[in-house]
Amino acid sequence: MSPVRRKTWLMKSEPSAFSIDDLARVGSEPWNGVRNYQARNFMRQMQIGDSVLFYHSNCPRPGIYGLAEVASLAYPDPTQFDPASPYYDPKATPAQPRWDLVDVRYLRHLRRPITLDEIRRHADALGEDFALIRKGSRLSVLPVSPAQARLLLSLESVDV
DNA sequence: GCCAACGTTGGC
DNA sequence: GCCAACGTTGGC
Repeated sequence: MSPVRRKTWLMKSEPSAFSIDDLARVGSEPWNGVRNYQARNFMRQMQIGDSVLFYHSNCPRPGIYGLAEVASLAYPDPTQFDPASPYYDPKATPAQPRWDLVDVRYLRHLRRPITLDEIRRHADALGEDFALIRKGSRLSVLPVSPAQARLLLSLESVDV
C-alpha cells in the first residue's frame, strides 16, 4: 500500500475579514466565500490532512503568516443559498449547488511572516507554475508543489 | 461565439 | 485611494 502523500495548498484571506489570529481563536473554520471556479476546483481536490499555507492578502505586509490543515472534504458553501449573505448566489440551489468549501483547522503561526516581497526574491527557484507570483494571477486557492512548500517553509528559519 | 462593459482582486 | 489585470455577464 502506498503511503498517503499530503498535498500543500496556499489559501488567501484578507486579514481585516479573517486572519490567522481569527483562525487560532476559533480553531476550525469553513472557508466560505470562494466564488472562482478554479479555486473551487482546487478545494474539491483537497484531502483531509492536507497542509495549508495561510496567506494574508490586501494588507500592509502581504505574505504567509501561518500553517493550517484541511479538516473536511469539500461540501456546498451554505452562504450561496443565503440572500442576506454577501456571498449569495441566486443561481445556486441546495439541489444544484455551485460553490464548495472545506473546513480549515489552525496548526500554528509561523515564527515570522514570509512576505510576498521575500517570496518574490525566490521566484526563480519557485518556478513559473507558482500562481501566487505569476503576473496578474488573483487565484485565492492554489496548489503548492512539494519542492515549493519545502522552499517556502525553509525561509521561516532564516533569520532576518 | 464575439466582445464591450462591469465588478473584483490585490499590490502599491 | 489608485489602477492593472482578470473573470463574468449579457447584448447582439
